[in-house]
Amino acid sequence: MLNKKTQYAFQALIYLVEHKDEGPVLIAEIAKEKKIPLKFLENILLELRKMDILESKKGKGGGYFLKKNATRTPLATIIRKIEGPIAMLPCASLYFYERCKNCDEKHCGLHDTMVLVRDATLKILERKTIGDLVEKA
Amino acid sequence: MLNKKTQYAFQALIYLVEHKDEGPVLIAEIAKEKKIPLKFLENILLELRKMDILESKKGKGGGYFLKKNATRTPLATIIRKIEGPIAMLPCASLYFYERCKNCDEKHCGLHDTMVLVRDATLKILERKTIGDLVEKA
DNA sequence: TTATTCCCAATCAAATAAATCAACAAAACA
DNA sequence: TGTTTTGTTGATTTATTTGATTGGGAATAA
Repeated sequence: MLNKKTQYAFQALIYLVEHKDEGPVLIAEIAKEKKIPLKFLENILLELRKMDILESKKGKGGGYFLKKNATRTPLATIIRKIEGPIAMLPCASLYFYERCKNCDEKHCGLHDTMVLVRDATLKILERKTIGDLVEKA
Repeated sequence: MLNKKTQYAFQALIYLVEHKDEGPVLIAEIAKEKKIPLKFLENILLELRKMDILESKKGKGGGYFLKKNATRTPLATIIRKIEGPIAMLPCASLYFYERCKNCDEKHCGLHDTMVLVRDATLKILERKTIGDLVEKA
């Protein structure tokens, strides 16, 4: 399961996509609407800004807003940055790979299966973007 | 990612499948071969016995062994019992479903995507069995 | 210069995961 | 019988991760 931080990140991103033509949005507004603890959300938005998904503006009239083209960011990218590996096992991860202690990957059925799962998952998460999350509305 | 407990459970099951025609296997033997903390492994094997995957025999010549037909158990079943939900969000889980606080599933693109991921994952994990994990060897 | 807003490091608390301990119960076998 | 082997059980401990808070600081606009 995705942890709360990642879930909050998606909720915040959805909110920002929905309001992307209305200028900067206050952290407090997102926190209130999406029922996310304010200070926790600050950290999350900051991380998203550092990964070039969001931009921010300080002072009156400030807030957070999506960077240009940010709506095209795949969900997989968000998950990897906020949560970590997408695969179910370290030995099946592309971006966080770690070798198994006790099994030879070449002959490990579990490894092969988990690679299948990873690929099936990525096929979806690499294609769907944060923009897609609201397009149906 | 799957937690250690689940990973150990799979390692132990693989070992038991590989030795399934040799009578009961000692916990200590599995622990040593697979480098799993002995007492931790005890708990895991016990859980697997309670979910009718394994049988045990006490006393000399005792140990753990697979129940009849246990090799046909899907990986998904093991994960759900040892680890919990397979889906990435509670609102996308079949066996551990929970409603979202702040989004209407009917109009939530994230929900829809996570259901797709879940289905793609289950398509593999419901079909692959613990027997399949060693058949290639 | 003051109110507003984001920035950020440090840290706390709770939950969960991982591992260990100690005492017990059942079976095998001499 | 009784001693050894092995699994059973629950409590406890320890470590790690997660979730959230604290308390300021810095930039911006009016």
